[in-house]
Parts: sequence; structure tokens; C-alpha cells
Amino acid sequence: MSPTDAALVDHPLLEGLNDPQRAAVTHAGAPLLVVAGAGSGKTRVLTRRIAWLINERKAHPGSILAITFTNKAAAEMKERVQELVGNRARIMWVSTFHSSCVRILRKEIDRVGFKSSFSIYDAADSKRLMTLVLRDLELDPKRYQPNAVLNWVSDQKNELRDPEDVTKEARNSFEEAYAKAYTHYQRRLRDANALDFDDLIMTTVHLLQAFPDVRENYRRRFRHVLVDEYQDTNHAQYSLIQQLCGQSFEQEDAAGERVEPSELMVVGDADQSIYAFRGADIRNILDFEQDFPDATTILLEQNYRSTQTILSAANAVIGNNRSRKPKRLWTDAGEGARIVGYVSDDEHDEARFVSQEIDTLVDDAGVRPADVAVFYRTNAQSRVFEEVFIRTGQPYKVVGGVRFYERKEVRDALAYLRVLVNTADEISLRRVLNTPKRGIGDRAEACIAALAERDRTTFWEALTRAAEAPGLATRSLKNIEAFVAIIQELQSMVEADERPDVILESVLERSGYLAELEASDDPQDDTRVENLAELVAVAREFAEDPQPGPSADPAEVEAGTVAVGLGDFLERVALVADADQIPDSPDGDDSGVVTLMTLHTAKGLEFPVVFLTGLEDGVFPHQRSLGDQPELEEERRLAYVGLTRAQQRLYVSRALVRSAWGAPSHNPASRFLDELPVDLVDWRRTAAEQTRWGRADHAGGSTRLGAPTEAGRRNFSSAALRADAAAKAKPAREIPSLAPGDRVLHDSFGMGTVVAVDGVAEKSVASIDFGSDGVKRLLLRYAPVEKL
DNA sequence: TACGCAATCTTTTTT
DNA sequence: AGATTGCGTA
Repeated sequence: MSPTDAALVDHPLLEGLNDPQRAAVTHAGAPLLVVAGAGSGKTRVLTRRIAWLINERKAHPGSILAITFTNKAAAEMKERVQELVGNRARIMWVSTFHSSCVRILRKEIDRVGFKSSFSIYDAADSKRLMTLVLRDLELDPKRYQPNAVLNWVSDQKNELRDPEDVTKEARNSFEEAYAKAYTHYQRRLRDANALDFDDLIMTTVHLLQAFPDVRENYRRRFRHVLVDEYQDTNHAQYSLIQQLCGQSFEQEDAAGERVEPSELMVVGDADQSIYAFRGADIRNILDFEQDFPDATTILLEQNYRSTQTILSAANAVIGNNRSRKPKRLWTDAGEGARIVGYVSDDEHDEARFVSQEIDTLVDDAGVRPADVAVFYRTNAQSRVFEEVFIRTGQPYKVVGGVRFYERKEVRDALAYLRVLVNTADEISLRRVLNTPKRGIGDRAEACIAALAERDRTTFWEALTRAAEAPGLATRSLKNIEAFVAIIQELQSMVEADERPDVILESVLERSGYLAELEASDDPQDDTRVENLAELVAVAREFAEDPQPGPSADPAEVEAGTVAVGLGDFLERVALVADADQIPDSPDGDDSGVVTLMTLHTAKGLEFPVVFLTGLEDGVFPHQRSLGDQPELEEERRLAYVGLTRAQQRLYVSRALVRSAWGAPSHNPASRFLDELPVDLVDWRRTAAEQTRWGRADHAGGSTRLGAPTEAGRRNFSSAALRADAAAKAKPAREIPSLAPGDRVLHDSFGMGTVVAVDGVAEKSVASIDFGSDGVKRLLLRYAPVEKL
């Protein structure tokens, strides 16, 4: 089927597509890789292709599996396909990897010894569990920190290595300890009838591998598999796709019959791979043609999003990555405005600039606040922007960060609900046992844990038989019995299939949680009450408007009997992503809201106006990447993602001084700024024009670089500026090699002692204690320090 | 058992 | 700087 075929040119599903896009939509047969540059219309290609499969190739909608990165993207794709082919598209599976796996697991997981009501543990639950495990194993908490072990465990799971594999391969006592922790962690997850995020994928793959009949069932069902953001898949996800499609596997079904491989299309852009840190393997996309020998590749290089100026900037930056296939985006949209650059005194000044610029754009350029996004490298950087926006009354929305579902009170409430569905969930159970305070202390908890251990039962079982626990105080026993009674009473509501919102309200009421908050005079607790009210509202909306969830059973959707039980609600809540909360309908109520988010969250989005902030070496690229080429390249891809989000206007900014960990640090310009072609950037303010400040008012006291007052903005001479000048005057200035304990002399801070040194060569950063001036983090390349 | 203070760590990025 | 955790005391 040639894309230039005259009969096809007029086909409505191909209308407005360029040649490669058409080829991708109509391609049939061999596995297809679509290399889709930023803004090249890949979502359009995906939706049109699905519609094409259904309308033209008569594929049954139920035979289509499309994997996206977020639930929001999934919902949008589904909606768009529905617009094209009508309601029967409803029964397609369009969801994230995690949601798809949950959907499969809820049906099949009993085969591997879990109950279908399993809990899904998020990062915080996992951390708590791992802390318990490490304590049980009596591992030195200094050397074995829960997060470090968990990261390692996550890596193993992403590589599909189970505890046995890892134990066998352990080469030293360190790895043995990790393997042991992994083993125990998995055992306790199983005891709790719980899976963590990575388990969702790994367990599904193992299940498909171990049970051919299950595998064949899904393989026969999904005749078309489409994967978006393929560059961000990890090994486990890669295996899942292979299991589901039967591609590149010489496998036979249970009856010895060959099942035709499903049609596979993956869409991705290696330049936008930004998740290597969580196991994404860029080789999945680079080696696609080798993995699938008869694969076809289609390149989409025409960009429909940005101005040529923005694209040229992005191309220039990404061009500095060495391990990369050449690709150049182009557009016929015209040059557009120049990029605006700004060097600020500090992060407050930077935020003020952004805020003022938004005002100007809104007043003079017909821009709506909703057209504007502010990006930063780390979540913590959102704070200053929030402060300024609150002060100026600019409505904003922070996407991600301290998420709603991570608030303590919300987690407490959800923990109650999880216990009701799955009493084996020990982490949740112990969380709520004495929340609110009901006189069940550590002592009592330990007695119950011992009883559970002794009788090899669950913690919950032990609680119900607390009378048998040795050494338990009568008072504690009474309190425990009261707690058990409340839980059982609430459980009967679940059994009676009460609505999630009704159950939640009862939980808050009967547990005394709400009463405790309302009695408190801590003003923070008022917001907590509001957040809980919000959670009840979410539950109510869920119960009343049964939109099929990401893992709802399509058959039920079709029958109009979408499940809205408590378990379904919990699942929906467990799998929401940051990006799912991005304000949609910018034409509606949200039109006045500026969006703030990390660069990672920004992937896949676009905005007419983008502010890329914190462009400083050590911030972006992040400190931890500075000494490492592959990591630095990932940071550069992140920069590329950020730049290519902008449609019309792009701003880049940095701060000369930024406070981190309470101490101010001077950061040099991000190398990514140097990589922007000079003629594309209109510098509104440069380092040379900076306000000068110095040590004049610092005598004796501790230094606070807050927002300088107008008066205070004069007659200072910046240590940073002088350092910069010094670096320029003598670029080959020797970098002092320092070690913790060394005494140094700093031009303005005086004598200090080196506390720590990070990074190598010209990237090395020293933390130096200057006594009353505090501990400073200084980039040795610039800092005027002398070793004594 | 509960509360208050000090020590400690935090900051990559996320499903 | 801010939050969380651990310790000691009431």
C-alpha cells in the first residue's frame, strides 16, 4: 500500500498527513519503528493508525493494545480515536504499562499465589517495608540505607532478576547483603499480598513466561500492539511486549500450534530518552532493527509545533551528544521571536523576572496565563516561583512535587481503605494502628508482631487474638480490641458493597481521625481537613461517574457495569501519575493558570510560552551528572525535551547565586546555555550587568542572601562576579586539589576548613566551613580559594 | 505512652 | 532551610 496511491490521498483518515506519516498509518505486517522527533505529530499518527486499523483493516477494537506513558495520554488517545471511529473504540486497551499489567494481574495473579485483592505499594510504602526488613536483618543503617537498597532492588526487577538469581550471582558480602534484603523484602510483600511498582511489570512477565495458556490467551487477543515513548522502556517492559506479541520469539502455543505474531508498532525518539535512571534502556530503540530483523523504520522530522528559532536552538544543543544518530528537525512555520535570556542575581530575582514577564505577555502580547509553562530541574525549585506568584496574585498550578496523594492525611485515609480490602497489608495496618493516637504504642505493637511471628500468622490475625499475646498490658489490649472492632465494622460496609465515598466518610468518622484534626489548634490541620474533604469528593466523583478506569475490564465497560468498588477506587488512586494532573481544558476555568513542573513531567506536552529556568552547572545539568558522560548526555536530552516544548516563545534564565541546603552557592552558567547559537538569544540581562554586592554589611553576622532591597542593591561587589572575572582573566587557573580537613583561605570569606569535595577536575565542588559565615559549597574552578 | 527537642538527611528526575 | 527521625524526659 503505497502512501502516494491516488485512491488513498483523499481518504479522510489520511487527510492533512505528510508522506512518512501516511506510511506509518497505513503500514501493515512487519514490525514498525517510527522515529518521531519532537512535535512531529506522533500522537496524530498513533490515533489515525488505530482508527485505520479498525475502519480499513477491519481489526476488532478489542484486539488493540496501545501503551502510553501516562493515564492522561491514554484517555486522550482513546477519546480521539472514538471521535474518529465511534463508540466501539471503547473496548480497546489504551493504558500505561503499569495499568495494563494490573489489569492482567487482577485476573491471573492467583496462579502465582497472590490474591486478586493485592495492594499496590508506592515508593513510601516500599521504603517503610524495606526499613523494617533492614532492621530485621540487623544491617548497619549507615551502610545500608532503605532508599539505596530499594534503588538497587528496582534495578534488579527492571532487569527481571528475582532474588534467587541475584543470590546466586552475588560476588561479595555487600552484594550478598543486598540480595538478602531483596529476598526478605519480596517475602514480606508476598505475606502482605502486595506488589510494588516494579513488581507489576516483572510479575506479569514471569506469569506470561510460566503459563503458556495465559500467554497464548493474551497473544491471540492482542493482534495489534502499539507502544508510545518506546525510548523510555526498560528491559522488563521490553520483555512484556515480546511476550504479548510473540515477535522475534519462536514460540508455540500449548497445542503446538504457531500463533502468528501480532503487529507491532513502536514510536519513540532516542533524543528524548530521559529515564535511564530508572532502568530505561535506550538500546531498546537503537537496536530495534536488530531485535526485529524484518523491521521497517519511518522517520518523522517535520515539526509542527515550534518556530525555526526554537528548533535551531534545540538542534544545536542536542548536536553536542556524541552517542546519537543524526537527525534534524525542520519546520516551515518561520523564524519567530528570538529566545530571551536573563541572568538574575539569585533565584528570587529569577522568579520575579518570570512573573513580570508573564504580566507583560498577558498585557501586551495576547498571551493567556494558561499558555505559559515554567520548567525546572528539581521539584524543590518550584518553591520560589510559588512565593512570587502568591505575592503577585498570579494563579498557578504545580504539577507533581508534593503530590496530593502523598500528603500524610491522604495516605492515612488510604491506608485505612487498603486495610479494609486487604487485611494482610501489614504496612498499611501498622500505619493506622495508632493513627489517630489511641493508646497503642510501640510496646503493644511489638507484642502483636511477636505473636504473629510465633504463630506464623498475619499481623491482623494476631490483632484479633490480642488476648493471647504475652506481655500485653490490659490497657493496650482494651484499645486494640476497640480498634479491631472498628475495622471489622467498616469491613462489613465493604462486604455490603457500599460506595467508596461512603466508606471513606465512615472511616474518617469512626476512626476518630477527623475528630482529632478538628480538635487541634494547629492551623496546618485545617488544610488537612480540607484535603480529606477533597479526597471524599474524588471518591464521590469516582462512584457517581463511572468512567472506565485505566484497568477497567473492557467487557464490563461494554456491558455498562463498570466496577466502582472500593478496590477499584484504590487502584485508580495508586496509579495516577504527575502528568495526569495537568490542568486540561485551557479554554475553560483554567485559562488563567500558569503551569509549573519539572522537565521530566513536561515530556510530551507543549506550550506557546516556555520558561526554562535554573540553567546553571550543578543545577541543570544536575550536580550528580557532571562527572559522567552518559549521565551528562541524558541531562542534555532533558534540555532538548525542555526546549522543544515551546511553540512560540522561549525564555532561558539562570541565577548567579542560588541557595541550597540553606547555604548560598554560586553556580556558573549551564553549559547548555553556551551551546545555544549566540545570534538566537536576546540577552535582556547578562552577568556583567549584575547588581553588585559585597561584604560591606556582612561584618560579623551570618550571611543571608535574601531578596535585596532597592537600596541594598547598590554598592555591593559580588563575590560571584569577582570569581567570574578571575576565571575569565586566568582561564587556565589551577584548580586547588583539596581534601576534607584541609585549611583554606578565601578572598572574602577568610579562613575555612574543607568538609567535603565532590566531582572531579574542573567540576569539583568543595563544601567549606567558614565558621561564623557557615558552610559554603564552592565550585573550585571559580572560587578564589587558596590551599594553606 | 506521648511530647518536645536535637540530630540528621535531604535534592535529581517517576510509574 | 525544612522535614523527618531518634532520643530523652514528663
